[in-house]
Amino acid sequence: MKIVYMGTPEFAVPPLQMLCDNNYQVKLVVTQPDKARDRGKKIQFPPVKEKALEYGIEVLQPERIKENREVIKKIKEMEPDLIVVAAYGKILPPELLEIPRLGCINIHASLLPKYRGAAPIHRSIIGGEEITGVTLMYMEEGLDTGDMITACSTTIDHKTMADLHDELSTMGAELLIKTLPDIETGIAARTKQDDRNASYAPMVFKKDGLVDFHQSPEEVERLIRGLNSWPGAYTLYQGEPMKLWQAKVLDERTNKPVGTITEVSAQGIKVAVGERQLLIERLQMPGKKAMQVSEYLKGNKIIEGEVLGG
RNA sequence: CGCGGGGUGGAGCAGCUGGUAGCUCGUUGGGCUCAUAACCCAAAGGUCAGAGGUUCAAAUCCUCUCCCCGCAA
Repeated sequence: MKIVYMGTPEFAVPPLQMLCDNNYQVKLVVTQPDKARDRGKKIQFPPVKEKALEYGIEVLQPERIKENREVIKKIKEMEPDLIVVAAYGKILPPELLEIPRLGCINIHASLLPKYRGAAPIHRSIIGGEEITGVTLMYMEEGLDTGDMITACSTTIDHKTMADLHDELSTMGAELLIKTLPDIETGIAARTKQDDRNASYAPMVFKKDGLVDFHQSPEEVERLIRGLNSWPGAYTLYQGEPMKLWQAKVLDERTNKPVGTITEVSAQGIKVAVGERQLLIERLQMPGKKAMQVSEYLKGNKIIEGEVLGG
């Protein structure tokens, strides 16, 4: 089976690797252009490109894919049986979707129809979901609205965004390999999404990490967990950004103004959140590495009574 | 050449107006105690990221390299 694979970030690496390792013929990998971002100015290859090069697969990195005659023509000429998409990062034009005889399938990191869109993992944690998962689906023009083939779920518990990302990424890869035979023979299921239960998971930006201590401790803790490891939840301590990497909800009430540091110890920093308190256990100050509060305190001071935020 | 912070005993930091290094925690040994993550005493542990240079003398000044991190994208 000839496959064209489209994906960009780390999440899309395991599925690609699994395809290759299971002897599927991945003829072409389409990914986002190299980004010159990062600190200095170093150009970085998207993770999927790295992996593709490792396997010696041809890589295409079009700036735009819509109305890109050249790319579409190229893919068409390859006559792929299937296009597999995982976090590619751009909407695919209809004419591309029509190319493969078996269609285009997408690996999405949520239990559709919930959390359609760019940041399903972040949003499902922040949203307080108890379970999430990956869904394998046929693609259509709408954003993550296509018919579902199969899905696999897992509990969120106290997992961080990073934990879930890795878990779902692997899960997606396995689900893909397991389901491909059925897709090939045409007996794969095709279930319509119930739009009434749909929700949207918009992209996450750095500024989304600013903590609002007026919320409940649970909500703040979820934000911290949902944005770990990117982009990280943060607040301000004495005017400096303080990233919060781990926290625990305490049931202790307080009438101190929201954001007030009520207690500092090796256990962590207690902060008034809502009408209760949150224990910040792991933090990071500018220029420093993330560390447990107990470690941070060995060489730095956190003053009780100071108010976080600003 | 985007802006900036930083690399000092196991960990987090101070020292950086030049004269071979200090604090907190940890570790090890001992003491105290019914007991302890508490307290007291003692000890071990550092080529001060690396390479050059300036100097009588550099962790401290200059140059280059490597690595970590925040911001901005």
